[in-house]
Amino acid sequence: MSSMVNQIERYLKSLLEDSDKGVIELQRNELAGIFKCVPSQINYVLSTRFSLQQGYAVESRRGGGGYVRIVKLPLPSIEWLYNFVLENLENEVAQNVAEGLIQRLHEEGMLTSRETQLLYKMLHRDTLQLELPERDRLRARLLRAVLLEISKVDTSETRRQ
Amino acid sequence: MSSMVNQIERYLKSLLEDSDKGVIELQRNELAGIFKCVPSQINYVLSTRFSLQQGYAVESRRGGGGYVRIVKLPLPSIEWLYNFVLENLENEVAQNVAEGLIQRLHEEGMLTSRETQLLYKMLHRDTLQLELPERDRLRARLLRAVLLEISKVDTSETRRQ
DNA sequence: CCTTTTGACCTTCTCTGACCTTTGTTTTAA
DNA sequence: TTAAAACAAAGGTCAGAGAAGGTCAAAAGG
Repeated sequence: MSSMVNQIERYLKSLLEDSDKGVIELQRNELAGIFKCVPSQINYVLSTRFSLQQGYAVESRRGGGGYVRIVKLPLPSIEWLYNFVLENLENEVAQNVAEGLIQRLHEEGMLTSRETQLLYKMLHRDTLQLELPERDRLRARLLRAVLLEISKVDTSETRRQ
Repeated sequence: MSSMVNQIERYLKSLLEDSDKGVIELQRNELAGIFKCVPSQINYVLSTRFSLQQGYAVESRRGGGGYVRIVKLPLPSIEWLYNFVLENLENEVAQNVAEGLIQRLHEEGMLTSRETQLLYKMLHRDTLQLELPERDRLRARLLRAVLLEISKVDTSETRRQ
């Protein structure tokens, strides 16, 4: 008998297959009800089977009308993201490193000029204004958020500019 | 299943769309009757979905012949917004306030969809990860950087999307 | 041992009801 | 007659209940 985590994984992946946008939305409690398990089991499935490295982004919202959304990232961008970023990008990113990366992304057509300027300003030490170990850690977190987001969206529009 | 607050929000925004002046007037009790909820639920909708940052002004009058009026405000100048963030918000900007502003800027064509998503993620508490007075101050600084930057660049490209 | 499963406790967002304030209308007492 | 009082008809506030989802450590499997 396949374990529950595998059953739920298969179920969610089949839902993702059927959805043409590669995005599904579900209720954590409802899903737990279907599989007769405790709700936090769903979180276990999500974190072990739908992680970033495995090519998924998970977003959620609490409260009444809450949901869990699973986004299957396009394959090229996840490869790129993984090889290029998650491995190389450390816990701390100095300003010049961030600027280099952003410039590179711009040259690759992953960022518009305006996005590039915006990020330069936002990641500048004068904006962050934290003391030094913490500042570079924050910059790393911000950069990760950026990379994850731009890997989700089709970049063909961006390149056209 | 969309929550009631979302249903009422959609309803009111569609009324605002249909009105050519961007102003609607309603009876709180009547509206509560339509949606079969308690009247104070309407206040919840108004305060979470029609705030000043989101570009709405709400006026009301009590007593017989009372009413609630919702006015969709024109976008103030970026300079004004900048000062709004700088002064009115005491240098601290909560996440929901930031999201309201960004949504507003997007609706007005000042930000692309991708920039909007990017900023949501960057300004999210899970990304900033600081303790609370400092987190909201950082968010204010980031937001000011954004406002300064988008006020510099011609937005005609943006609007075309 | 490593993976899975569970349950207790937490955070966020929404919804409700009791109680309050303001405004307009009607009744009452001097 | 008329000013005060009472009533009625709005809308406002706020604390607490309810409805999601999240975290973490301990127990259970394999």
